[in-house]
Amino acid sequence: MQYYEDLKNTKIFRSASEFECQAMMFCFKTRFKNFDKNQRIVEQGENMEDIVLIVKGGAIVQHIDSLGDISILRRLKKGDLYGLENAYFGQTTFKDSLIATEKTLVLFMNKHRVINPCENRCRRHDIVSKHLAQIVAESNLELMDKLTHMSKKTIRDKLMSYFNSLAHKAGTNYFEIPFNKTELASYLSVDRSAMSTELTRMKEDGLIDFEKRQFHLTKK
Amino acid sequence: MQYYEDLKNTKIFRSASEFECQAMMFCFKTRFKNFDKNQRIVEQGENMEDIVLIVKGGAIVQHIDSLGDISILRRLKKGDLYGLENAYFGQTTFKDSLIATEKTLVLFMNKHRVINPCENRCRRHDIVSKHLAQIVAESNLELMDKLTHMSKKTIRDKLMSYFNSLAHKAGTNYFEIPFNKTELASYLSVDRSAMSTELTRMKEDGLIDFEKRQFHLTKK
DNA sequence: TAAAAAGTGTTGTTTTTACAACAAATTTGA
DNA sequence: TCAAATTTGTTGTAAAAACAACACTTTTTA
Repeated sequence: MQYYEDLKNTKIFRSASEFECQAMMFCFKTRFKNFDKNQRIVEQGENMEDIVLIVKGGAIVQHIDSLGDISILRRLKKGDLYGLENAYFGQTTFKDSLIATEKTLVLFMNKHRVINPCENRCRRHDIVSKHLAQIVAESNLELMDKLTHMSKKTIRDKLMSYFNSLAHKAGTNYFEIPFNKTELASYLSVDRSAMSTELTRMKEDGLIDFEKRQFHLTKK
Repeated sequence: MQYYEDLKNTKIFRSASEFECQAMMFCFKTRFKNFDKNQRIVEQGENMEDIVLIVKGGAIVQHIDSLGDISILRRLKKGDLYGLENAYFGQTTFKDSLIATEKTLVLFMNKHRVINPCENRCRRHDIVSKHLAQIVAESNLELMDKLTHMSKKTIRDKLMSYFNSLAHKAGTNYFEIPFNKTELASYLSVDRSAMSTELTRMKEDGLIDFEKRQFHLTKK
């Protein structure tokens, strides 16, 4: 089966056999699609019968609010799912745009088929249901994490909160941020130039060191 | 069965029969406990074998960060659950404190029993599992909502984003905020006095009207 | 590979927010 | 019910962030 190696490493299909995967592909009415860098995978406001699984590559989640301000909400990487929460609440449109940040392979899956118990009784569907709850719970923790960063008063504190979180995940003080600086500023909702200035100051103060996307927490 | 009327209106036990509720009380190793206003239901850092269900009354979720800053993360009302996300990820301590805002009845439930399929095969447990995914998904939407407010640049925009959300939920331009003003400032991570000034200005500008916790969006 | 586009760092200015201090109003609880 | 505690609104000041403009670097792509 094509892409099985990739699929079995996603959270939703984790540890499913090739046969089971195959069955679910059918059950979820899936379709694969390739996207180039900077191509838009889905468009904010678009009708949504599917949820999105990033099989290979990556994307950013971007939102434009009523004032026309664009902000980057999060980053999707290999194995991540988008659209699940809304599926649970009968939302019929995508709230955000997804934009590929590199060559990306996407799997679209029918949201109803995924979240509802299967009439076909395909093996594994029950395990998927359990995975779904975990995926949503994990997304919850990530959102709370982001709220923690954003609730800090100063740009410096926001950055440190975010970097500490990344360092913690990486298990080391050396880590790579999943954004370029412009995107990082948008993600944290701060002015890019002010952030740039602050990063320089933090380097001078010996708190951090960085080069491109590589960062290093130098103090503990 | 005691409190059945309250329980069947919670998200987790929605539409369960009295008999089924009874069975789950046993299955989840539950215990009820009453709290007075301002009493602490759980303490940040405390060990957690249970998740918390607010059966009657209400509470605020409060967090103290490493710098000693206290912030209010959200409000729990009748029927709300706390601790589920962490339960899914084997977290063993409460990340926040819960403080009753009035006389409150709480149901503690063993987290392992709740999230894992039941050995007793008690009826309903499977339905609860489905509810759990929905509850977490809903909490997700709320967190995203809060992030939307907090990502606004000015205090005024943060407030308007929050008020619009409340008005939308209420289905009318008249609504009540679930916090006092001090708590609201904390919830939105802004300075209380600056927020107070801004609220006055917004009233002068004819955007809103308010009295105590009652608010009214006067422009559309 | 050269031109165009995108990303980054810096500076000065303006706007907004945080902070601190205090008086008035409201709520609490003994 | 009355004193104490908490909440709220106001003001002036200091600090921080947003904004705008620009030069320089890196990346993209035709």
